[in-house]
Amino acid sequence: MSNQELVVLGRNDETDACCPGLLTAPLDEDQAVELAKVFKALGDPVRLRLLSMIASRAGGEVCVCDLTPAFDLSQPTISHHLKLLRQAGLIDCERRGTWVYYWLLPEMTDRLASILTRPAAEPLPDRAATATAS
Amino acid sequence: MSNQELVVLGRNDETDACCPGLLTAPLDEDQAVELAKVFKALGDPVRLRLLSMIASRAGGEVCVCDLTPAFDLSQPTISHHLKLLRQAGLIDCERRGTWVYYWLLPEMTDRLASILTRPAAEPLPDRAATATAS
DNA sequence: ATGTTGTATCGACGGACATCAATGCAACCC
DNA sequence: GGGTTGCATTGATGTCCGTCGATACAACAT
Repeated sequence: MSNQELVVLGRNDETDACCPGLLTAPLDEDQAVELAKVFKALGDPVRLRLLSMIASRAGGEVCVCDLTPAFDLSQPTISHHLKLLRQAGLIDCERRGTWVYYWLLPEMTDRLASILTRPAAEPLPDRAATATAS
Repeated sequence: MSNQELVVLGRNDETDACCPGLLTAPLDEDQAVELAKVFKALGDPVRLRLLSMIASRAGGEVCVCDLTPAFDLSQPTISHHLKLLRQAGLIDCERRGTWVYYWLLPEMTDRLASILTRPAAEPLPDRAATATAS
């Protein structure tokens, strides 16, 4: 059911370490290709809402039967979007009896957040702070 | 030069406040549409590398003439990608004499990072305690 | 076994997107 | 002025992607 997910998650603590992240050093092409796949998965309103519904669920899991009726889209379309989110490593799922449940993989969102976070204590001598007097 | 950028940046501290963010409450459709535009802009390896090169630049600015030769792509293509990043509110630019300089708008990346950050100290009673269904 | 319900996959179609060559425009230099 | 360089825009083209109906598959009910 799931065998070709992206390998952008931790594990390879050598190629990109844990937190150099996009804003501090020029991304090499391989890293850019992998990262772009994840961001592309987030680049659709339906998938963003799906992810949000899954992530904000109290129990941590959502049944597909609760997701599908929230959209004006066909059931195959929702299934397609869930598949893309899963291939991006953002969620995972499990069949339990008749129903299939999805949950968030917080490792990926954590990784994206840290990638987008600039180093806190940068000297930052440039233009941005030129007008502040206090 | 720049007049139709997205309005996802702060400013409207009422519609979505400052930090509810994607993982805690179901995104409504309008928010999802706006957010998806930004993530879509990040969903391309070339644009990710461009953004990374711009953001990690010491002086805070990069001349287009330094960006274009770093890719095996035509000059119009690079210009096109820079335009998309700018329309997403991730960067801005200014012409200075013969050359055009681009710089990062950290408000947007900061916003994305906070949106992807889950609340640190959530009680997280999760699945074990929710067995009282019917 | 047969039927029913929940979910995934397939094939097709229309629109969106990445890319290019050609061209336009702005700023410099002679 | 005319020529040159840096960058943006235009128009065209091939590919990708979101969507659907039809269908297949899995689990349960009878």
